[in-house]
Order: sequence, then structure tokens, then C-alpha cells
Amino acid sequence: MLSQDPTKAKLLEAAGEEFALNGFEGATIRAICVRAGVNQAAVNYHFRSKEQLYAQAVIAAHQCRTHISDELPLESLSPTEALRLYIYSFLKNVLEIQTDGATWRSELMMREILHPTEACDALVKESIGPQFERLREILGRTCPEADDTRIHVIGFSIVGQCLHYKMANAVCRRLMTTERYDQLNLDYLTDHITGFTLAALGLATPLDGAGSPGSLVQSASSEVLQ
Amino acid sequence: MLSQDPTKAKLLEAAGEEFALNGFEGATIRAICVRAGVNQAAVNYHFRSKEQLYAQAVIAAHQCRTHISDELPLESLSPTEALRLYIYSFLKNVLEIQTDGATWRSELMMREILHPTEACDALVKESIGPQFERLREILGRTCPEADDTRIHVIGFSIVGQCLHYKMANAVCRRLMTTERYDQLNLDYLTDHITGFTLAALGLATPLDGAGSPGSLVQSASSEVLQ
DNA sequence: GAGCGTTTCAAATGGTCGTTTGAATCAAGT
DNA sequence: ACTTGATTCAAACGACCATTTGAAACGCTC
Repeated sequence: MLSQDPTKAKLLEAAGEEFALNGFEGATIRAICVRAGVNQAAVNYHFRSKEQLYAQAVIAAHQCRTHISDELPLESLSPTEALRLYIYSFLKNVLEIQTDGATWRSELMMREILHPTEACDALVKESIGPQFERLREILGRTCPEADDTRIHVIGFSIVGQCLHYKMANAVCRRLMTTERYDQLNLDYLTDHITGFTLAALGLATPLDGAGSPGSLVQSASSEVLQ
Repeated sequence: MLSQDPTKAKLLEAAGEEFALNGFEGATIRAICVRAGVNQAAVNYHFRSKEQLYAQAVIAAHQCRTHISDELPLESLSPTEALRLYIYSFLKNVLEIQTDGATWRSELMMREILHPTEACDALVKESIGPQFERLREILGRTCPEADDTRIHVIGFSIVGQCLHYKMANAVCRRLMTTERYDQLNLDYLTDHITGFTLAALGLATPLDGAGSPGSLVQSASSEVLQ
């Protein structure tokens, strides 16, 4: 946590968890302060209101997130390898298979995405935007002639596929038997979404009759395929 | 609205709008009753509590929705044409380009998907499930050898791409310039997602260097491409 | 250790929430 | 016209909410 003041830091952490769990309206200052172990009046002293606390909590939450954009050596990989690694990392965050127990951060982010408040601008500018920019760099290499709009919608197709397992998780569970749902681990989904996307871009053979991800296409493949 | 009682019907309608707009915690019984033009005590008389009203409102809301599964002649079309029509109809619902002003119904549905309550089971069973079943029928024709899990994840890839423009709408806007965002109308997105998906399945040529959706592949195309 | 600005605290404030109440009103059978 | 059961109504209930208050506790300089 960036804040030097331990009370503010504890409040931001506790507020993030409570807001993620119960939403803005559902979370109470009382519960936040109990969780933080501070007096109830501290919220209105350090922040001016519940709204301000929420905004600060959202910003603070994603400042602690490990950013894909910061750690992955995407430039040193081929476009297809970079894309696979990006999807893998994205899914890993989405599926909350994280070593630390900070599963509430992405939950808070989903709430802000679906029902944006004033904190959304900061969230996009500092976290989502740079992360998406890395994806656009990869796609710029796979589709050198594509215009900016096209790059964006291809990016949205990739991100949309990944986020669906977070956003509509409850529905996905109910649409499948439990045993089939349990097959959808990180590796399976990475293979599927990567294969699906690479085939769409002509960088791998299409999903076969059984729907399995195809193999990589050799260089200069796009001419061959057309 | 199915309910014969006009008071219950007005309450369910008003509750749906308020819950969609403000969420369960944010919506108030007072505001719902004002919107419905009924007395405040009517909620606890006709429904037992706010929770029950919410559950009934969610179920009532999607019972009025026009179901893709009911009206489209998917079986009479080729798989590729059926898929395009399905994606078009799905996007049309998602983007809320609907003649009636019932934009709040899909909003209520999104809330229930992201934060499911007891109403989620009914929602999946009666609305989402049958709709997804139609998609699975189409995909069963395009990927005859695929197992059930594979059909599901391919379906999720399609639905995920479409829903992203609803779920993450605010983020999509902020990631693009306004003029570029305005390009993303129903036709553009239908072309893109259909082309992306058909290419991934080997039913169309991959997106070209400019990222534009490719043309349809002739029959027995999968052997040619491999 | 006196003075002073900052931070914490228990308690209270006013407001709004979901729910309840009991009387008023309505509809229909006799 | 009277009875009876169902529905509506204005008003009030207790609970909980975010926020405020003023005193107490703290950290620091002189």
C-alpha cells in the first residue's frame, strides 16, 4: 500500500475488501472500520466521505496489482508466443489463481468496470489502459496492416473471451455439469483461447473437427492460407 | 407481465427498473412504490420482503424478453449463416438496440450474472440455458467431432466476445477515441465477431493483414487449410 | 514539562431504511 | 343492506446508516 499513514492504509485495505464483497451500497463504514481495527470516525477524518473512500480504495487496490505490462518479456518473444503468454497471464489474474489471497481486488475491479464511478478514469488510465496497450503491441505485429479500430476489436475479442469466465462464472457453472466444468482449468482455457484466437488471425490451423486448438502455422503462413 | 393482479404487475415492473438502475442494496422500496404508483405496504403484502420482490422481479423481467431461441429459423440455415444470425441477434440484445424502451431488463440480467442470487437458477434454466442450447446446436453442426466440453468453451468464446461490449462498455469507450468508438455499430461488430469466430473454426479465411473478416470457405475447406 | 497541532475515541445526531400496524376501502355472496 | 374476506392506505416503528461532535490521547518543539 502506498499510503504512509498506517490508519489510512488499513482503511483502504479493509474498504477494498468490503466494497468488493458487498458493493458500494451494501458495504458499511462500521464493518470497514471493524475490519480495519480503527475508529468509525477515522473514515470521515482521513477521507471526506464514503464516496471518497471508495474512490481511493479502487485506485489503491489496482496499484498493488501485479501488472502484466510490467513483468512479461513480450517483446523478446514471437507474436504467437507473446500472445499465448499474455492470455495465460490474463487468465491467471481473472481466475484468481494467485498466491496471495487478494482475490477481492479483481472483484472490486469487475464492479467498477460494470458500474463505473469517478474512479473508472483512473483505473483505465493507470491499470487497464497500459495493460491493453501491451496487447495492442502484440496485435500490431500480427496484423501489421490493420487500422487502430480493428486492433481494438481484436483485442476486445481476446479480453472478452477471458473475462467471460470471471464475469459470468456463475452462469458458466450452471450451463455445464460439475465434472465438465472442473475440466476448465488454467491450462485448458489458455490452450483454447490461444488456439481460437491464433486460428482467427491465421497464425495457427483452425480448430479441428473435434474443436481442439490447431498447431502453429509456419512463417509466411498467411499467404499459404489465402 | 404474467401476473394477473395489476398491483403485483406494476410492482414487478417498477422493481425491475429500480433494481436494474441502483442494484439490490441501492434501490429502495419507497422509490419502487412511487414509480409503481402503489402504497409502500403493498410490497410486504404481495411479496413477503424486499428479497422476494427482487427474485420475482428478475424472473418476471426475463420472461418478457424476446428469446432468440424462439424466433430465429436457425435450423433452416447453413451453420455459418445460422452463426451469423445468432451473433447478430445476441449483439442486438446486448447493445440494447431495441424498439421498446426496456433497456433495464438486460441491465438487471447483467447484475444477476455477475452477482447471482437465488434467482440465478431460474434465470439460467428458463432464459440463458435455452438460448445457449441453440448456440450449441449450431456448433454441433460446425464441429461434429467435438466433445461437449469443447462445444461449451467455443460457445463461451462467442458469447464472451459479445457480452464484453455490454459488461465492459465504459472501459471500451475509454480505451478508444470517441470517433473510433462510434464506428462500433451493430453491423461492424457482427461482421467482426462472426468473421473472427468462423475463421477460428475453419469456416472462413483468417482475418487478413488488415484484420478484416475473411470470406467464407467453400465446403470441405478444413482439409484444404490443413 | 508546557504548549500546540494532529490524530483517535466513545457517544450522539439526524435521516432513511425495511417492515408493521390498524383502520379504511373495496368486492362479492347472501 | 349486511357480512365477510381481501386489499389499500397513512402513519408509525425500531434498526441501522453516514456523519458530526467535543473531549481525550498522542507526538513534537521549545
